[in-house]
Amino acid sequence: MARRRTARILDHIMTRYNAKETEAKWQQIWSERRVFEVTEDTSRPKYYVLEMFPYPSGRIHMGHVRNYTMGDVVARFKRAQGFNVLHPMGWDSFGLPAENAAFENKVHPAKWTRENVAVMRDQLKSMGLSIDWSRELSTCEPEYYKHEQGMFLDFLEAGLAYRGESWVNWDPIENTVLANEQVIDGRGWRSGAEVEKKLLHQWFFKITQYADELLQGIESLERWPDKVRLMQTNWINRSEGARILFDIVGQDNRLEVFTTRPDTLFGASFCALSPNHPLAQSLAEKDPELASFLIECGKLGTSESALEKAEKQGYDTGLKVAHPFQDGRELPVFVANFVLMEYGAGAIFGCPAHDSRDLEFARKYSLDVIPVVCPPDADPATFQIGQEAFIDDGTIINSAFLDGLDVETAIRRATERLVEINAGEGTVNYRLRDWGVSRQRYWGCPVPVIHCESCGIVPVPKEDLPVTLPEDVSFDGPGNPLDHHPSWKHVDCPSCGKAAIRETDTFDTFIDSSWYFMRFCALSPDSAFARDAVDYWMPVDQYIGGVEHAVLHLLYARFFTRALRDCGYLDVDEPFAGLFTQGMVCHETYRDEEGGWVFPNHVITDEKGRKTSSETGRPVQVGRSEKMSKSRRNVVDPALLLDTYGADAGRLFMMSDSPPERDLEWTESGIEGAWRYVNRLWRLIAEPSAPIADINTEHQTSVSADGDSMLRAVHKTIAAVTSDLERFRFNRAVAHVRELTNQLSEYVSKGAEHDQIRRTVFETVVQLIGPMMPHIAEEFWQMLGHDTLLADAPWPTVDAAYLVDEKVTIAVQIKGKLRGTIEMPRDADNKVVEEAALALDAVRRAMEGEAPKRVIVVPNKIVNVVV
RNA sequence: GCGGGCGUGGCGGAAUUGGUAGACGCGACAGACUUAAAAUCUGUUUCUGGAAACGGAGUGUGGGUUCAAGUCCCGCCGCCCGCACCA
Repeated sequence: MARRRTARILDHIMTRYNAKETEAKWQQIWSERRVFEVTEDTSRPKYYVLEMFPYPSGRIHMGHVRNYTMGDVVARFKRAQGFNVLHPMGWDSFGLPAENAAFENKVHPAKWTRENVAVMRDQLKSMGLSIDWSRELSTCEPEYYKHEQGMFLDFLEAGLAYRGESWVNWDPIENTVLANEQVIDGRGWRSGAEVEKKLLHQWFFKITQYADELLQGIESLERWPDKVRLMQTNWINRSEGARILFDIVGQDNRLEVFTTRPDTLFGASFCALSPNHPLAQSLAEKDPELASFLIECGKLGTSESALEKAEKQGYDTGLKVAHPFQDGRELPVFVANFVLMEYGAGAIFGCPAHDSRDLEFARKYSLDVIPVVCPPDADPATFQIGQEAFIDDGTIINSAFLDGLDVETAIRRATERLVEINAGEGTVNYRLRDWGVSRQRYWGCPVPVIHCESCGIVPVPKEDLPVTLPEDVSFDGPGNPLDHHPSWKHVDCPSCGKAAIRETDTFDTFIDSSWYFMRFCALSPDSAFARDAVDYWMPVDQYIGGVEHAVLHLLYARFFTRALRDCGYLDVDEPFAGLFTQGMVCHETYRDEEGGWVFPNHVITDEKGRKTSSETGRPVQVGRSEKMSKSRRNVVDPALLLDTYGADAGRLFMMSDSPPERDLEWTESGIEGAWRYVNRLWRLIAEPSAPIADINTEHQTSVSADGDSMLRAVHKTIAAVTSDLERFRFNRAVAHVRELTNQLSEYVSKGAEHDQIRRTVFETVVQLIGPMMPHIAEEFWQMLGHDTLLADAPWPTVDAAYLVDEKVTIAVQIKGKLRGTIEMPRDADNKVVEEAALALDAVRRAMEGEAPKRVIVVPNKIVNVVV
């Protein structure tokens, strides 16, 4: 008895697949045989798959697992389809978190970063990704960023980089610039100090010079999500309008405003300046009340959303400007908190009747609301503005020479008149601003320039690159450690030799990520990249990453590629031919009675479904599922997943269920389901209950009906999975393979005469699931007698003869309601189908003897009877 | 505020793009195996009336177009994301 039980348990253990062992085995074989290392091979079509490289924050998170699994599925699939696939990996390793870690844990950013990279590299390797690790790069290493400094010098020479000024959020206690996200309710996140706006000298890239090209390029990006293309279009936001110059009453000065609606100029009732406008600033010097108003405005921060959500506030400067079209009419000049300095001229004219913000402002300060555009269905004599501004097209009224025109014509006519009277001109304005690249931080690429009192700004000579970061820095004090360093910034001027100061700003890390994909093409030591390698691999055929990068990173990289092109580095316009943006990974949230967040792996569920915390023993409430985040503690560590279930099961779950562009709900039962499938396949294939034909057996010429329907299922599945993978429908691809597995389960024990088909089905299942679960698939491939790698095997081909069935099921409806189905030969005559449908019992019953009014027959699909 | 997206069983989601709503998975229930449990296997599972046969309703909501609407059009409701120094 006892022995039998032991035997059974042993037997059971044997049938559980040992993922850890198998995965390590194949990872080692792939690595030893350098399977995924590639060279430029012009005899084969190339395919460049790239996932957005990670910031080395410490350990990989589920978002990484999802992102890199998707990329790997594509890479392996394309590889099987015969492409020469480049699939590299690197580290976006400069950035603020390393400095925060330095501040909090007293670790040097370099040490912290490099240790994180080492951990995460191991973690990614244990996922079994088909990456060419010989091309690994890390942006914080001088051999990477020295080329970036070279590019900057070339940009400087080409006039694409310049020194300018911009407003920033300034924390007066930390002496540092704050990101918008670090400003919480107008205060610095760490110091709690009220944030000020400050005008800083900064380095800029002239992205606006490429505004039109970037805009037009969007049209060519056919394999980008429409959503992202729209977001970029809106970001650039090209708008045609007019520059208007208002004479300031009693001064020799003019006030420039930008407007898209010069047609509404007769409806103007005020002008408004941005609080950051130079005129507002100079007026404030003599007007303390205005000065304090400007400071109030400064507390709003620099983000557009904050400005537009805030209640409209203004300050009447007492200045008046003359209306350009109406002699003697004067408009008051306000400073208003909703006017952006960065957009247009930093000043507007307000037409309350036809702009909702202007209307809110006018109501508050009792300014005139003069309608000048009359809606098509309103009476011009009585039309008044109520709660809402009228912003649509209509007929111009109350506007002298513009009366009776439509909006479009009136805009043109008004602009012409402005030119005639020398008070303005038509102009194109972009919302897109030049890219400010200076950061007052330590952990970034140093800007390679020197400030000399006699020579001004002097570029560091190229032969002196890289300008490296000093290692001995302290993060205790406020401000930029580079600035505080005792010796680093003091250098001799390369031009005149006198004592000079290094630039202590470092680059925005978006620069690092604007060209890493070119560096992957060839890690040449002497140049940023080998030209012929870039010519071969670029553009990236499939780029995959989070939608949060839809605008900034992707727009900057598109700009940077063009800037490099114009500096003679390469001959590419668009860096990313195809883009896929994946959704986030979410998880339920848990809180105890006191509102404290509880980690999912600390939640215990008893048999009655009650949940308690394993740490405190207190009951836990289940909250809604949200994006995994450390602050809510609703995270599951991928390390645990890889350790418990292995990479294959984890990868499979990542690809199942949720469509890749949508958020994925991480559940324990979901990953268990994937693990069950792994074991089910193992039992089916590794321990088949009936024989499988030898690998060299000829294909059978005649097969039974069972075999025929099995083969039909096989080929339909190949066709479906292939098209699903092409279109990023991973969840459907998985469903199709599982469906085939279900059919296989029924078929698997059929007699020995089925051994040939059994081999075909097994091999197909293994090949189709291979991109998702590469390790176990490779193991099966070997078991099935192959002495070559599945990773090198071609994708299975479809025999079209099996795709078309000779019988079809046709739905029969009465007035659109399903009453039954009929089996008919494919492409049967409509008359025959109609008769068969009307002969159906359910149809006759429903018709109650009446004759059909009309019968619609859609071949091979549906019959709809209208009564 | 501006811009964008989403809404289908108890849950994640499918639906050949206007043609049988609910594939596949999770969960639940029942059965087989087991002393028992786990694992595995076999069923059932949109709701609702009915013993069944067979009906009725149903894709956030209200209208519309059509022989036919989850899918197209118009209006609401709800949720989510982005907005320039987080990467």
